[in-house]
Amino acid sequence: MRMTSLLVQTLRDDPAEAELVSHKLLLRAGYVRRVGPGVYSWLPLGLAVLRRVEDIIREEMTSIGAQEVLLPAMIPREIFERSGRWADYGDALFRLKDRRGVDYLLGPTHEELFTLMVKGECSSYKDFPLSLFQIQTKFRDEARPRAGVLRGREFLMKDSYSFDVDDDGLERSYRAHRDAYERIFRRLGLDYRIVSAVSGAMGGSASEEFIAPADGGEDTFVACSNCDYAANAEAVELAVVMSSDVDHPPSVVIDTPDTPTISTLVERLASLGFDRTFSAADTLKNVVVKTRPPGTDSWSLLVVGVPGDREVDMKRLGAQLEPTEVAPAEGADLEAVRGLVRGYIGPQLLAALGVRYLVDPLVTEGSSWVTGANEPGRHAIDVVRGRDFRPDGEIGAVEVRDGDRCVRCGGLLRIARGIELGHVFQLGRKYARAFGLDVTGPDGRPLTVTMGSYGIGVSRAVAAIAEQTADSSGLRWPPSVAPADVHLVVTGKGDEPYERAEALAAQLQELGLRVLFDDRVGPSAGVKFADSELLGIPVVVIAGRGLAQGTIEVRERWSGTRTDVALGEASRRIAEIVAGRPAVSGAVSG
RNA sequence: CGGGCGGUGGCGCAGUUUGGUAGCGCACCAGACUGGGGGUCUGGGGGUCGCGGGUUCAAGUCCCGCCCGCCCGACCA
Repeated sequence: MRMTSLLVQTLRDDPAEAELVSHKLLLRAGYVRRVGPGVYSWLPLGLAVLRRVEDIIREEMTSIGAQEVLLPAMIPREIFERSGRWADYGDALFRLKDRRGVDYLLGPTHEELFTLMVKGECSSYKDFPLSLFQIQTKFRDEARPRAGVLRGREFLMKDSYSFDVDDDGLERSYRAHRDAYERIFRRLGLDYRIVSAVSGAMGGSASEEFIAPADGGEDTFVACSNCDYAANAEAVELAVVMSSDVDHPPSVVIDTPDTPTISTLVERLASLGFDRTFSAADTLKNVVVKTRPPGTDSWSLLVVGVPGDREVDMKRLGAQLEPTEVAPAEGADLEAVRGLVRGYIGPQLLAALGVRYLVDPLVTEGSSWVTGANEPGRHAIDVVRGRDFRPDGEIGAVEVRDGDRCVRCGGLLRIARGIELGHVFQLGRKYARAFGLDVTGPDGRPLTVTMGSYGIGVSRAVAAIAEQTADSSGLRWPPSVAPADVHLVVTGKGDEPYERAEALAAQLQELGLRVLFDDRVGPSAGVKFADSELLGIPVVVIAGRGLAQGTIEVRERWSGTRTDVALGEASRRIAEIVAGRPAVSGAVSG
């Protein structure tokens, strides 16, 4: 590649649209360009990186025996009707009509088509296990695309699906994918965490996310500072402190006028002259939500009890109730149930009112609370779980906080932001049932296949790598994904440096290295150096000033090391550095 | 969907308050100088000022309507 003919234009200023470093740099370095909201073009250098990421993924997928296929992005409505996703997916699904008015969609993922493909091709248990994958453009009409290629409405994804005839097989396929993902992200040079994505209630290892820690990321996860427990914020489980077996005084109802919120209540309690003090953490807040099971139209109320100093995390709640829908209840929903007094709801009456009541595990059996008395302006103190009320069950609903305790070891949990790189998930038989994916078992009877679903955001991975590795002067690609091995820069006047560099470029290519040759005559040395740092190719070779002494300079972008190398052995030495075996003899560092 | 900000050459922005020949920097083209950290000078090309309507002798600027984008939130395998 020669800079004089390469389609690349670096920008000195940050484009106004970009906020994140990866977004700014990918634009400034001329790797990608925005075409519309959440829609990007890849220019030659960007595409080179994208393809290298793809190749690594492809290699590792193939190494676990997965076979590559390519399914259409455009899918007839009927197929998504059968899985229910035409209705369930909502506004995030791109829908279109053909000239006859028949509905189509652009695939957001491909469970349906893979299931159908296997159903069409396989009919015996002997055809399994089977893993298939594709690397293909996906479409999701995100409400708010952001951060460039990190979260587009059109993006490149590797999705794979495993098919097994029994649960052990699924476990093995899942494991193989998980291991392959670890190799992939390591080879991509990414720092990543494996994080539980679904609560323990659904089964331990059924779903895990690979997250690249990054402050600019949009996913929140929690990691223990002491052990290796880590979880997505909505799947986290918290350690609970069991309450001691003390005898609580009997519950008493007191007047607390004008205290519809926790803060007004705490203030009022302080003014009532008790011989003990109450904080928000001593109150039991009962939040009313409504739920709707899938495929039904009617909402029913659910009350969730959490300590008063905590907020309810609707995402976390929703993740655990899935596939049932959850939404905050509105005034009218409350009024529909006689006896529910807004601001003064207590659990004592809920069973009698026929309203389902769940508490966060932090509200332990035997713990004592200040809570609503179900009458306007009145609260009850010393209300004890197990004595004064019995919830219908527990659900982790509380918003996790930095410093909460780890379920596994009791260590401090830390909250961090990250980029979701991939997801491995034991899907089970949902789609196999929906599409009748049955095969003949060893006993001659039909057997329903069980599936796993595994995704990696390929274009997103490019942005994540940029985000994690860039420094203040530009991109800094790991050698495994860099668009070239060597960036050769010529500086100086006259033809000689150019001729020398030309010859060196040829030698390097001879050795199998991919060379980006900055053969531009106009720009000054400073411009070329700045560009080389912006573009981020790992090894920069400078043919210029040193030529008079018969040397060229080799700079390593990652470490910042600068070494002068004799022209005669330049190509050999450069090849060694690229291969990661820099020779020591005769090196002049500076 | 709610809140905030914005739309002026390819990119980054000023000009709108107070209506009067569309400007600056980067990039681009030509020439000269310079030649190891985004260098200097001279000369050039490139703009339906988001769209539609209105007021006015005259609208980037004032009025009305609409569209689009960015950021935060809601939402999101």
